[in-house]
Amino acid sequence: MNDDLTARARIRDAAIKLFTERGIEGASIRDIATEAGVSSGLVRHHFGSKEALRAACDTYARDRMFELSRELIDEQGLENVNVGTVQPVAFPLQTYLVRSMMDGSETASALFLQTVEYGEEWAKTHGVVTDDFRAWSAVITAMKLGVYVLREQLELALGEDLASTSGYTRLNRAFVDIFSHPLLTPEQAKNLRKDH
Amino acid sequence: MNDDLTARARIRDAAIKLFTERGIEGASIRDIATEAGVSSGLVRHHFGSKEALRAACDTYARDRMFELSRELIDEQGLENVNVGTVQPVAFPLQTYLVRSMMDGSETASALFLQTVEYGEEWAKTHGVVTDDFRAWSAVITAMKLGVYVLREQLELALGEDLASTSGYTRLNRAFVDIFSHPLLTPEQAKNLRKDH
DNA sequence: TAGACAGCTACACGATCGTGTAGTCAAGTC
DNA sequence: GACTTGACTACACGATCGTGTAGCTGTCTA
Repeated sequence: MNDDLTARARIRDAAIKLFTERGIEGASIRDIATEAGVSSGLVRHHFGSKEALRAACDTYARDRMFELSRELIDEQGLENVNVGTVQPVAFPLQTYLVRSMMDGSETASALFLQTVEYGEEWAKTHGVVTDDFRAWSAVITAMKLGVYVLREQLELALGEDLASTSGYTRLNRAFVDIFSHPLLTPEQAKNLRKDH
Repeated sequence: MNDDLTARARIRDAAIKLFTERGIEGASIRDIATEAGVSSGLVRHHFGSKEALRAACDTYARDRMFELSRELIDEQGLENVNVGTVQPVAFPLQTYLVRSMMDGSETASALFLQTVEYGEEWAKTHGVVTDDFRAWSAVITAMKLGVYVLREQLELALGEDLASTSGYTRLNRAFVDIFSHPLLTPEQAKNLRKDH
C-alpha cells in the first residue's frame, strides 16, 4: 500500500485491484476498504455507492490509458508504435478495463468500440487484405484483449509472471512471431472461405 | 425451456446459461431453479452444493466439447479440420468454459493447458516460425478464446448475432484473413524484436 | 473564536445469499 | 398392503452484502 496517496486514491487503487482479481460482484466494499486501510463508511463517503465507485475506476483507468498511449506516441512517433505489443505500466489498467467490460461497463464497452473503429481505419490505410475491415478489426481487437482476460492461465502455461521483464518479452516476441508469419497457406485459406 | 429433458438436465442447462451470462457468483441457486422451472431445493437435492453444480457443469461442457470435436474429426479428417474456426454448436459450451475458467475453475484451466500443449506440438510439426513454441501456442490459444469472452462486445461492433449464419460466417472469414496474411513486414518484426 | 465543513468511523437496517431440515408424493419391491 | 426410495417442495438458519444514519475529528475561514 502506498501511504503517500490520499485515502481516496488508495480506495480507487484497491478497488481496481480487487475488481480485477474477483470481478465487480466478487469484491465487496468491506474488502476494498480493508485493502485500502480505511473504514467501509469512507468508501461510501467518497464515492456514494458501489456502482459510482466502479464508474470512477472505469473513467480513471480509461483516462490513464489515454495518457500513457499519448506519452508513448510522443516518445516513439506515431508510425513506430508497436501495435501488437503492450506496455507493462498499462497492463493492470487494461486488465481491469476488460474485466469491467465483461461485467457490463458501458465506459469500457465504448472504449472497445472506439478501438475497433480506430483499427478499422488503420487496416484500410495500411494495406490489410480483407473484404470486411470491420470484422477484421473487431476480431483482432477481441483476440488481443483475450490475453488480458486469460492472464492467469497464460502465466500458468508460461510458468512465469507476465509483469516480469522475461515474461513480458516472451509475450511480445510471441505477438511478433504470430503477426509476421501467415498461419494458413493461400490454398488452405481459399478452401476455408468456400466451406463456410 | 425443453420439457423433454429431465429436471436434472434442465437445471444443468439453466446453470450453464446463467453462469455464462452473469458469472458464477452472479447467478444464484434460486435464479437457476426458476430458470429451470423447479424449486431451489431440488438443485441442492441433485447436485449437493453450488460448487458441485458448477463442477458438474464444467465436466459436462468439457466432455461435450470432446464429443463434438471427435465427431468433427471423424467427418472431415484430422488434417482438414479448420484450426481457426469454431463450431456454432460448441459456441455456448466454449463460452461457458472460458467464463468458468476466469472464475477459477480447475477443470477449465486444465483444458486450457491441454490445448496449449496440443498447439505447441502442432506448431512444431507444421513449420510454425518461432523460437518459443510454448509462448506462441499459449498466446494464440488465449487470443482465440478472447473471442468467446468478448462475444457481447463483438456482436455490438458487428451489429449482429454471432450465432446467426451471417455473423458466424463473418467471424470465420475474419479469422482466415487474419491468419493467412502477415500483419508485420520482416523489417518491422526485426525492429520489434530488438527493442524489447 | 465560533462555525462550517470535509474526512473519517461505528453501528444498525433490510435484502439476499448458500445451506440445512422436515416433510409430501408417487413408483417400485417384497 | 406395508415398506423403501428417490424426486421434489416449503421453510427457516446464519452469514454477508450494499446502504443508511449518527457522530467524532481536525482544519480553514469570516
